Amino acid sequence: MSADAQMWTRLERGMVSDRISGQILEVIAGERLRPGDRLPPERELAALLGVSRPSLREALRSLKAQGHVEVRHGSGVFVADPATTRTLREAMVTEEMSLVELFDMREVLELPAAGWAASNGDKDKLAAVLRAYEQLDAATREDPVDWNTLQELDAAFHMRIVEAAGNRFMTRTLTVLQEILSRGMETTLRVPGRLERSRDDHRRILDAVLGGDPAAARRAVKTHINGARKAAMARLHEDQRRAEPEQG
Amino acid sequence: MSADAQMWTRLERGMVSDRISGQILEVIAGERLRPGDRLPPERELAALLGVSRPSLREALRSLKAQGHVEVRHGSGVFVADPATTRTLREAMVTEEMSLVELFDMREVLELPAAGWAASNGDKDKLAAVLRAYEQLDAATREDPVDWNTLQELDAAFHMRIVEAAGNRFMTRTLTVLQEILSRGMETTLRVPGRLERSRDDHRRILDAVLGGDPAAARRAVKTHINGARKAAMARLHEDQRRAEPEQG
DNA sequence: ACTCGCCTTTGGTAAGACCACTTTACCTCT
DNA sequence: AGAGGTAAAGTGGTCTTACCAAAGGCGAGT
Repeated sequence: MSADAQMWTRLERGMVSDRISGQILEVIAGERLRPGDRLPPERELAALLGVSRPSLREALRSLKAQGHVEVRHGSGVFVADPATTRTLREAMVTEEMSLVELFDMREVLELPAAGWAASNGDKDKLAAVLRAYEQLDAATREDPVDWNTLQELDAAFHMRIVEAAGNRFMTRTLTVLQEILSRGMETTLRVPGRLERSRDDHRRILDAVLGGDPAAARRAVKTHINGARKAAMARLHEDQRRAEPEQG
Repeated sequence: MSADAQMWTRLERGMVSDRISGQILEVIAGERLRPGDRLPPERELAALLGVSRPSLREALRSLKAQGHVEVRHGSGVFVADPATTRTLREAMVTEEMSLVELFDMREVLELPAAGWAASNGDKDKLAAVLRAYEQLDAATREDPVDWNTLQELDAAFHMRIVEAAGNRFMTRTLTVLQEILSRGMETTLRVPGRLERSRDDHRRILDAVLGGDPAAARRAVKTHINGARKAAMARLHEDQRRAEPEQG
């Protein structure tokens, strides 16, 4: 074993501990370890990779500093929770978050965003909001409705408002949220009556934001999100009913 | 300990190698080492800090992963080019705007979070909130106040409340936000009078959350965040004044 | 004066031992 | 039978020692 290690050192010019970092990540991927799962003990892992424990520990330090793993004294080494890393597999979290939680967050975030946009939005940003609205509205009236495009334009309209709010952290957060929602489910605009309701909502939101009325903007957004929430729930229940009969 | 070193070493406690990371940065600051300068040899540094070489090397790995130092085989350890580190430092001192944005987001997020925790928090989560409070309160009354620990416990208390709110997206978002805030600036609890105000705020928040009063919880959190915001602004302006004369 | 090569310095790795914290299982006491 | 404490096993944390590998300096040879 010592000979093997020496050979590696000779062939690989770089530092072994750097190579190990990568190999540990490979182990995580290979074993399908999810955030929170425990890695093999240090001694075992060192033997598995054919390196000494100090070297392995240096690699673990590096991974820890990069937020990939979490080390708990007396307990073990764990794949870090993506809440703190977010470099590792973002997709996993998405499916675990319930629709209720996501819509709650939409409300928490988009209400103040609309309010800020109405009160502080600068001219250029508000112009972008208007353009987005016009595109969305036009797409709504197409005859064979393209649902994918519609969903994109819908999301774009909301994002333009958020951007007009002028808070970069808000923008970033809602971008992620929108992404999760759109990835997690199809558009809810197909729910009967939803398309028309949504169109009216968007109009009210636009007027309030461009008119510089924060309170009205918040009200309009709240109405809109609650409508979308109900539609999403309706679709979800429908899906579940369709899936139910297949249970033994 | 210099302000720079403190900024990096926060959150690191318990493990010797983490403590060492901070001490190494202290050495860099104390010796007025500039980017490109060489640190003392590993053996010497280990002896200086009273630790073994493996432990020292683990600390160096961590610093290397964070881009603070550069290690050259056979040559030495060097202070890294600040290309990667400068961004954080700038983000801290400049851009008052971003600080405003971050505190706005804290308010947007933590108010509903506290409300949800008060109305929906389950028993275990609320117990965790209480434990976090007790630790924080105890640390507040230590005689030689450990500011790093205090900030950690402060952040932990807030996070326990957020977790009690039971919204995973909220938890994740606030984790990131806390991280940015704590990395970007030192604790503001050192601002005169802030420590006592903060202690009272936390007590009110705790009572409201455990008492199941969402409205009171939101009010208490709002008061607290606005106090923290003012303290942060005060510190920021102070830093800028201090940094000004050193130009030239 | 230049060049080659050895020796010193400095980082890189290994092995083994022991310490400190966590968890679990078991045992005792109630 | 349940609750509590306690001991043991498992796992990370650290130290010591020794040796390997790369870089750089310095002297000997040309």
